[in-house]
Amino acid sequence: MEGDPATAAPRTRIQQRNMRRVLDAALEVFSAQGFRGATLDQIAELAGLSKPNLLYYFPSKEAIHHQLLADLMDTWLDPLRELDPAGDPMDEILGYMRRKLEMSRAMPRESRLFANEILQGAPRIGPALEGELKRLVDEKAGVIAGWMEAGRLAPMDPHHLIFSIWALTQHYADFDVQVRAVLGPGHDPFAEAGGLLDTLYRKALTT
Amino acid sequence: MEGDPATAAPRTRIQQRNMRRVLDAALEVFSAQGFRGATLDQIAELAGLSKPNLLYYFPSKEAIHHQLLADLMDTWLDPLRELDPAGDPMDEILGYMRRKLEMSRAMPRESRLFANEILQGAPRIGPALEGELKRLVDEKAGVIAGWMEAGRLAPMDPHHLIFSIWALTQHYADFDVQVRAVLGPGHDPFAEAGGLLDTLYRKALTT
DNA sequence: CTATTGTTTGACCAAATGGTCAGAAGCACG
DNA sequence: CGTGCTTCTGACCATTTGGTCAAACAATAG
Repeated sequence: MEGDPATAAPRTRIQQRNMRRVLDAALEVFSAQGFRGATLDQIAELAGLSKPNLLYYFPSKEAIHHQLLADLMDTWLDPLRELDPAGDPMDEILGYMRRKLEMSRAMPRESRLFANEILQGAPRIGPALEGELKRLVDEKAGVIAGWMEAGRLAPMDPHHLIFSIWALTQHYADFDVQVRAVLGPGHDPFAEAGGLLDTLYRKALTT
Repeated sequence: MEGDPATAAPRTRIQQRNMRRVLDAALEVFSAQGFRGATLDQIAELAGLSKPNLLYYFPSKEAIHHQLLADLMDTWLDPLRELDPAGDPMDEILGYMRRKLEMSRAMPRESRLFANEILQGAPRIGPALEGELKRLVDEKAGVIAGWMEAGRLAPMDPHHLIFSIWALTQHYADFDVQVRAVLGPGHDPFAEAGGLLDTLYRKALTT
């Protein structure tokens, strides 16, 4: 039976365990060093495998990175998908913002992986941005625009409203070191940010 | 006469011109590829010099990068320095936000260079963050806090207010590709952002 | 037990890359 | 001109790094 893990979905328990380890190690390294900064040796060591063994599970460095980004795109957009056209506008926007902030808090490595990719011009997920991402954002921006036209939210450009939520929430994951350096010890940046963003958007969106 | 450009300030016209070229090329490459992603060959070619010639002007890749960051830190904080304790609170905050956004628009490469550095844990400018940067932010946060206590601005955490301005303005430089991909053609992201941020902060800061 | 399939490794390779160096070419000035 | 300094280059080097491969080592089904 042919069971090349490099080209097929995991079959055995060992495959599943090791591919997981590799992906987790790779996330750690890629998010901290960027694609070119990361080395297979680093990833292999962190995963507890030899380099050739690692390459038994994934055909190339590129493939690992690609897999990570593909997996990420799914969950990354979940908070926005949950925005409910039938809900209360203010609750929906604030809820989205909170979910996004919580995601930054819980998944900073993923946020940085994404940030690295975009910073470098999105060479690997450019198409997904103009496709999947744009479609979803356009759709939800439409919903928000509807709320604004109905006078249920203060009017503003819905696309940029969404961008502002991305910027604010991801900042606390991507620029974590800077935030902590400036605040000094004894702070909980995410908690404090939550409070500020809440009042910020509440006031801004009130008609 | 000893004139090693690698260890001294530029003396001749040629040195000045070539060091400039190198730094400009390096900014281009470092900001687009990150430190490890950039190669001396790329920088040299873009600068119109041979690699050994480039290394005649700078002792190492690290040195070029360091020089860029050092130069940047200066100008990067200018907009905040200009925040005037004697001015009108709302005008000052909005003015700061606009200067910062304009800087993102005019200097996206610098913004990305900085973002890359922070993303990777600020291995090279960490100290400056806890020193120079923290001092300036603490000072200006104090000014803002004073305005709020005097009832001239709606109360909120001044540090996080500043963070929010960083996040929002830099986002348009650092995530430029994503913003443009989602908006599609026929947009001027920075102009549109300017409008939104203006109303956002105006409402949020009004008592 | 054994044959087959799945897993792991040591040794190895080619390309890329940061950096060196001896000397050639350019340039200014007495 | 020729002397001394600056600028530049081709050739070279050591290391790092992504990736290969044949063969050894499990594991497991029959």
